[in-house]
Amino acid sequence: MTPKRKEKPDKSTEEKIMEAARKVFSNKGYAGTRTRDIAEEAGINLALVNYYYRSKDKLFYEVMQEKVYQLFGSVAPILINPAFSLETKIEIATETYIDMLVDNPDLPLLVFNEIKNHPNDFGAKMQLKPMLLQSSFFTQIRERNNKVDPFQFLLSILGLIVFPFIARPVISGVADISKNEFTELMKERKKLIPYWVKVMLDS
Amino acid sequence: MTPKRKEKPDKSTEEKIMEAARKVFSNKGYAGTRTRDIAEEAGINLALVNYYYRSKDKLFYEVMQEKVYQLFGSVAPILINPAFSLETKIEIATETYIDMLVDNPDLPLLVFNEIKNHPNDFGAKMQLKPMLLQSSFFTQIRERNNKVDPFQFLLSILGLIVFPFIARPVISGVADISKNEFTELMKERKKLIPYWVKVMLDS
DNA sequence: GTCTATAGAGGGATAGAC
DNA sequence: GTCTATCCCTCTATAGAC
Repeated sequence: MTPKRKEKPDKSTEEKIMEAARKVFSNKGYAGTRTRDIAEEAGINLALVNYYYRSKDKLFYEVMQEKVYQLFGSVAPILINPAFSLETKIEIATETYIDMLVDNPDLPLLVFNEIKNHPNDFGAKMQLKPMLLQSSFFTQIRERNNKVDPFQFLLSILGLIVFPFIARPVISGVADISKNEFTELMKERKKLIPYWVKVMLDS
Repeated sequence: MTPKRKEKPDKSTEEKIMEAARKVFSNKGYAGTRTRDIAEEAGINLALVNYYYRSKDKLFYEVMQEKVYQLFGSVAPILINPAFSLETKIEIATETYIDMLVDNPDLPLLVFNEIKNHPNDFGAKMQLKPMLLQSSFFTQIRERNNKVDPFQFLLSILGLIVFPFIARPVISGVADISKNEFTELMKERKKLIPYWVKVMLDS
């Protein structure tokens, strides 16, 4: 209760704006967000948004850099790491990804939608195709199943993991499944998906 | 080449606006669309949009009614129909759904995103949960596999089918896969997915 | 750094002529 | 039914006081 001396100051205004921006952009997307919403959410004055981040565009761009990395950067290193066996990769990636998505359920819908709306801004010019084809992940898949294009397995694994989070607004709205029930279902999938992927690979 | 007498007239203005609205809303979403975009796309005057559809909101609502039905209404009847065996259901539903999505690749991202943004407008108050639980689809799944919640299988089947279309902007942008290549991958999935679902069910 | 006030553009909607 | 012109509110961004 007593004020502490020389306590570290409140979060800086800059950081307050950034946090508010993350939240509001995630909820409403770029076009649906007003800088006023961000200022209000941050509890600061509208003019400060432009003082710290020159424009709505620039602020959005910074937020999206983070979000894109969060969505793709957390799993790619696991799949690419040659030290892991294929099964280990799938188990760790599934667990890591679902845990992250339970904490950030709006992330996939935001990122996929905004990449569609601003294809030139976040389409990160990195040529993924050659990297993928040469990755240990694809090599391991080919060794285990040479009948199916490895890219089909990648799409399927991601679909099994990510799709429920994209459909979540429908799942809770239409099938009235509570937030907790949804989380439980997703946790259950951490065991189901690696198992299913194995039988798919061996089929 | 010679003009035909009494040929049926051009599409009505009302229909031209509706078609333009479908296109522009699908591309840019509700918040990103300007009524001016729709008028221009339709090749008509801005004022006519409001003349025929009292407001942007009303026009959007009409478009979304269609889109929601298109996304959910085309497959649900197949899965619920007790006349089909489980395997037949999965085969027909997969084929039907992928064919429809190849023709309407933006549909899932639009619908999931706008339902998230307007949860009270399209959350169609129909209580899906009890309908699902009693459906022949769920019953058949339970008969075949009593170890896993049938809802997990439904989520997985939909994920396998729908996710690639949601990720498509990333797939073409980052992995530079052409439109034709993408379509070919999806056609291949019409055979892969039913097969995979069977081994998942029997695992 | 933070505020108030406002410029200036954009966009939904309508009045009114034809 | 269709057009032009315009109203009017909202929103981004900035000027300028403190």
